[in-house]
Amino acid sequence: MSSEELAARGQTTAAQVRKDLSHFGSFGKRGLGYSVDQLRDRLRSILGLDRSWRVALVGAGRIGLALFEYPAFRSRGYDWVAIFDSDPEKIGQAWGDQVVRSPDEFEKVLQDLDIELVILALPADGAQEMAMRAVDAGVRGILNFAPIRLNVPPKVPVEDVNLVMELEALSFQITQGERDA
Amino acid sequence: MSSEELAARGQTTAAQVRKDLSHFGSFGKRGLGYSVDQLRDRLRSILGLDRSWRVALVGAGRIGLALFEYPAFRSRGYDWVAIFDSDPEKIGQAWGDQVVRSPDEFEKVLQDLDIELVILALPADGAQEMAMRAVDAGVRGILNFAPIRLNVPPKVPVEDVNLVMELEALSFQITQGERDA
DNA sequence: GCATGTGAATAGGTTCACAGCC
DNA sequence: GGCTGTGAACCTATTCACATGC
Repeated sequence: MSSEELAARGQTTAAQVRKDLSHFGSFGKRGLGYSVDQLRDRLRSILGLDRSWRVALVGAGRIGLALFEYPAFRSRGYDWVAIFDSDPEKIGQAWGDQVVRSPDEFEKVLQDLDIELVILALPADGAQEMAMRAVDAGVRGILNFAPIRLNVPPKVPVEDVNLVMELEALSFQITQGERDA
Repeated sequence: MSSEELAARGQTTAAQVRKDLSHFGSFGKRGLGYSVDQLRDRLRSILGLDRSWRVALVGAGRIGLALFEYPAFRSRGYDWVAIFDSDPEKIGQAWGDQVVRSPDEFEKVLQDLDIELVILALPADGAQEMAMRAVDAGVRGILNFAPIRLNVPPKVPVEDVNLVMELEALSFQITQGERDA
């Protein structure tokens, strides 16, 4: 497959595809293009997708539930190995093969189960504390749904999903569009 | 408040704050800084947040439910005015003050209720069709949770939330970090 | 005196275009 | 002949630095 075709599929340009790939090495064959199989394998390895990841869910609310049951996570190698919630009503509940745990056990469980990723799906006021505790317990990355900017050391990557901001970005674009028209 | 202080809060630089704001006008006072109240109001207006938006939810699964019950949406002026799902079991169910509707009524309801934003929280295979139908019915913007790139006319902004990609971005950063170390 | 707003300088990222290899 | 990989050209965004106005 040529960079041209890859670009069409990825909503970008052929030159962009070639530059981006060249950043990680030389994958294609001149005159021929890229082998899809080879390219997939190389990219999976670069992206760290050729292995599974041990994930803890922090916050067993509705967003937590939706994530927990989201089949795409499991199928991509993200394995739930623990769930935490501070609500005494929820602690002890069974979620699939998991049981909701108390935050009291947080550090111990993270370490014992060798958890690498933490997904924070809890209200803003508890998020910073749990982020810090997760970092101190040795977690490698955080996916944050709480609408605050977490303060963590730079060695620990954080990805933010801010649902309100996504809607606000739409509102902005629509409002701007009206201005031009 | 000075651009310096705003920058510290927003994880950016003072020059960046001033440049960004200058793009929309001149809000500050030399020697003094910015009036927080004035700035908030002006920004809310620029971002289109000084009004409410009529939103339809497409897909009454677990992600849809989590969004529907997410209090921050309502409190920011995003009003749910319709819910759609193709599952006959779900059609007719009451969700708060709403009733889950059949996609058969989609266009009619969007138009009758003057719906401006659509949130797609359904599997990838139905998303493109519903996006097109929404656009044809006059929707102004789409928030898309389905893991596909929607093909819609450029006048209709789309924001994508791809949960798997967020996790993959973490995996990548962790894997890269290991390489440096 | 102090902090904005903005040209000028710099850095970063995208596109061009072509030599080199299949 | 066809398509990659990559310097060079270009364009956009960030940072600098200072004249301007409070």
